[in-house]
Amino acid sequence: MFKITRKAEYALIALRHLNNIKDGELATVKEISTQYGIPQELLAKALQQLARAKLIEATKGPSGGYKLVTDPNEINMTKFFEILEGPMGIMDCYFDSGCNQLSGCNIRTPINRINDSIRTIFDKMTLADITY
Amino acid sequence: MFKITRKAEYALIALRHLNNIKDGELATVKEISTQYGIPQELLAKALQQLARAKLIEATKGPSGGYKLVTDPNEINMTKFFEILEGPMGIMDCYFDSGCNQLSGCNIRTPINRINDSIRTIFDKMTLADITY
DNA sequence: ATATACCCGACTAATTTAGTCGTAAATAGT
DNA sequence: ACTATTTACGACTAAATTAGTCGGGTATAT
Repeated sequence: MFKITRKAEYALIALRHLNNIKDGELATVKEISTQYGIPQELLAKALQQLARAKLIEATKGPSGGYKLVTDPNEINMTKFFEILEGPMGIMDCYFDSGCNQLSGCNIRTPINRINDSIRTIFDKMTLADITY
Repeated sequence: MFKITRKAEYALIALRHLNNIKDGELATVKEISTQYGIPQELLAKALQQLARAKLIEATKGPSGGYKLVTDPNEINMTKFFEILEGPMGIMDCYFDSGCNQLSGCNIRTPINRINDSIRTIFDKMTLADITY
């Protein structure tokens, strides 16, 4: 319950790695996947998503790789998770309008409070926190 | 991402319902499932789990049903979710010892901090809060 | 007795997540 | 130009989880 996906987990590991390498250096998917024992293709997909979202930047070709281009303090976990996994909410009704419950749901308001609490936590938590 | 299961959702709706009916009254699975449009068998299973955990109490036979027997202030969401879904943690390594990552995971400590934050939220949030 | 209601495990179906594959495009080195 | 390397990306399969169903049981009020 409340597990994050492996993709997100792998991405976090990679981000932390990118944050720790020397300035100007790049890290390749291959390196990272080998070092941490992560399936290469899966990690590749995660990093491509992060690149599309401009959190990291890719350089193609030999001696290419990824580097972090966003201040770790600016990358909060809500953003991070939503890049990889889409909207974050403990129930769909937090986002969707179409709810198929019959005579009205009696927990919508409290559910939203829970959601907000969780989002607040993740909003306040940045990659910098994850990196120490 | 971070969805709760339908079972948990249904159980919450039911608990709230039980908390709102008159003292001494019982509510049956059938009533609740009909009223809120919930699959009866699935709700039944959820309530059975809650009954086993002594949050609610069952009376069998005609005119039987369930009632709440625990102070809503005493039922926190961590307990509630763990009754229904087992251990709550965003990653297995929060509980499991056997981690198959190769050269050591670089995010274990921060992951645990995230976990603790989430647990803290749910620890502090009781059924009474959900019920208003 | 019978009908009602909880109890419970086993089962299937649907959905989501994890992981793979094939192909393309960019680029550094030769 | 050619080759090896690396990212980009969509389609695909496999595994795992969640949702929901079913069949048989036990208790009990009437």
